[in-house]
Formats: sequence, C-alpha cells, structure tokens
Amino acid sequence: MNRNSRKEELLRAASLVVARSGPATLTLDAVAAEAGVSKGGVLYHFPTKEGLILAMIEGEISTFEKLVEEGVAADSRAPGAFARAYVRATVAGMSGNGDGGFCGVAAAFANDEAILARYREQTAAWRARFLSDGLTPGKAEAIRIAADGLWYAAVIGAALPDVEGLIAFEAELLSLAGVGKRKNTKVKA
Amino acid sequence: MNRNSRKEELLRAASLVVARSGPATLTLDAVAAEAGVSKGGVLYHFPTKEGLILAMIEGEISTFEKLVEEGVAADSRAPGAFARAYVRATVAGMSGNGDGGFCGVAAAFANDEAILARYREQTAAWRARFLSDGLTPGKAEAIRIAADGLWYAAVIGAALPDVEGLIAFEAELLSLAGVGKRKNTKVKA
DNA sequence: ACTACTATACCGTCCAGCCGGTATAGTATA
DNA sequence: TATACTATACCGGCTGGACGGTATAGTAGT
Repeated sequence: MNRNSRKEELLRAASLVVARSGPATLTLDAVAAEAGVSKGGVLYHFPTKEGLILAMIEGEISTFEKLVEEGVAADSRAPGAFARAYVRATVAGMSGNGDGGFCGVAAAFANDEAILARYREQTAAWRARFLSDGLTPGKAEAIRIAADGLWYAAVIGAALPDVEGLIAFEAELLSLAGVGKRKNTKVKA
Repeated sequence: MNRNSRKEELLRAASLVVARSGPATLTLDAVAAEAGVSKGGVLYHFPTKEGLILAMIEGEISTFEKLVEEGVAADSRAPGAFARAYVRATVAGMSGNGDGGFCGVAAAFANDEAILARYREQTAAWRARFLSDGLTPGKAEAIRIAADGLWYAAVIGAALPDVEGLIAFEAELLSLAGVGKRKNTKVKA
C-alpha cells in the first residue's frame, strides 16, 4: 500500500480510538488493531507516539483552517467575516462527522502536555485574528470562546445542544458577529 | 492531623499536580510527594486513584454550585438570573485562583472516561437549568457554552483573554443574559 | 488500644520503543 | 531472462520502566 495513504489510515484509526474510547486508551497497539496493522507497522510510519499525536493535531488544524478560509472567501463583508467563518466551520465540523476533529488535541492533553504547544500557538494566532476582525474585544472573545467551547464540550462529552439548539446557537453567535451576507452557499446543507 | 483536613490537603495537592504538569502526570506518587506524605498515606485516605479523582470532581462541582447559588440569590430578577450567576461564577473562578477548579475533570478525562459520568450528568443538569431560565434557547446555549469554554480553554492552555478582555467577555455574556440589577455585591472585587 | 499515618518492599500489568526477520516489488547487470 | 541486490513496508516477540495497588511492620499522638 502507498505510504501516504497508509499514514492517513493510521491517523484516522487513532482518531477513531480516541473518539470511541477516550484519549486514555490511545495506545500503539490499539491504533494497530484498529487499522488492521501490526504495532511494528505503526512504528514504521510514526517512530514515536508523540509523532503520531503531533501529526493528528497538524491534520486537524489544517482541515479546520481550510474550512475557515473558504468561509472567509465566501463572506468577505468587512467586520466579523473571520468570526462568522470560524463559527460556521466549527458548527459544520460538529454536525458533520461523528469523531469531531479534535482527537489529536485530546490525545495530546491526556498523554503529554508538551505536545500541546503546537495547538496553543495556533489558538493564539486565531485569537489575534479575531481581535483584528473589526469587532469589539468583548464580542471577539465571546464568539471565539463559545465556538471553541462547543468543540471542547463535544470531546469531553459534556451536554450539547440538540439539533435545533445547535442552529439557534450558531445563529446567536452569527448575529453577535454581525450577519454578513454570504456570496454563495458552498457549505452543504 | 485531622482526617478531613488531610483529605482536603491531598485533593489540593492532586489539583496542583494537574495544574502544574498536566493530567498525564497525576500519579499516586506525585500526589504523595506534593502533599509531603507517603504513598501509603494517600492510599489510606483514597483506596483507589479513581476514588481520588471522583472526590476532586465532587469538590469542584459543589464549590462552583455554591458560588452560582449565591449569585442567583443576589440577583433574582426573573429572566436570565441563573445564566448571569453562572457567568459570574465562572469568571470569578477564573481570575481567583491559579489552578482554576477543573483539575479533577481534566484528570478524569485523561485517566479514565468512566469517571467523567458524574461530571456529564452535572452538565446535563446545568443545561436544563439554563433552558428554563427564561432566555431563548440560542442565548441559553451560547452563554452556557461560552462560559464553559472559558474553563476548558484555561485548563487546556489555549489562548485566553487578557484582563480587560475578560471583563469585556463577561460583560458581553451578561448583556446577552439581560443585565439584571444585583441586590448586593457579595462577590469581592 | 486506637487512629493516622510512615517506610519499604513487592507484584502484576500495561505499554513505548527496539530489533531481528520477512515478503514483495523494483532495479541493475550479465 | 535469469540472478543478485536493494528499498520499502510490515510482522511480532521482547525488554525495561512506570504505575496502581498490596502487604507488612513499625511509630507518634491521644
């Protein structure tokens, strides 16, 4: 099998393990079993567990970032465009796939604080972007933290809004960000 | 030393370990060392690690709940009173002590999903309370998740608002909840 | 004598990482 | 086109350390 496709398969398997059984159960053996590969095979592609988790985080960040940038492009009405895209990307990532998209961060948190550095600097960058989005600081922080809070709640298993609640939640944050008209409707459903 | 005061000392030590070095480093040995007690001493009070973490969570919940109830009592103007108290309690718990007050939940998350059940049912209860607070569902969910998000961000080490940002964040959520006049000002500073 | 520990030794399990080996595919050479 | 060699991808057993928990013997205060 192709090198990169196998790597991505392993990353997906790792996320699945975290999503299904919690970050404490993310062992190399579990990933191997989930992917139908031996432990040696996992270590061939990711020489250390830290490397595996780091790759998970990197993938999650870039996936999310891509979604956000698409949203910004589709809605560039001046103030709050980034905030709106961020909210939409978060909510979309929530209802979309079951595993969320946060398993790498969860795994890092549970396994080794040091690995979180990458995620932490990313949140700082997003915060800066929020603060220069033309909103008041209060709105910027509130929207960012509410959106992130939804992620965190999903990962930890805290109570989540039901379907209508989620829609209302999104609408509330969008109205806080000033409802920019969207150029088109790329995001499905 | 008194039984209960020692127990609380151990709980504080455990929280400190989590806050300082992350939930992955919460071992019985680490707690013992932090509290200046032998490992046997820790196991005397908490026969299992699970019991220790559960006690941490229980303490955190009851501390927070007490803060909220005080806030509700001080501000019982009809709609949004609970939401306002919840927000105030969250922000107060943030700026107050360094360790936050979330270490037990973090430890449970990192160590064993099963222990989180207690916290999960609590969040469901809080959610129900939010939804019957006289606000629109969107506002209720947004405020709750934003407040929780602040906790989560602090624990995971994600970017946080600076001091003025935190004040603005709180004001924003309070205004979403409808700024109830407070009967008195029990909460310091 | 009972409570609340200390100190130390130990057991069993789990797990990351290592290592020797293998199967397969491709390439060079003759 | 047969042989020799190499790289890639993976297998699976092993080891060493960490950690939860047990056990035991002893001690200081009350």
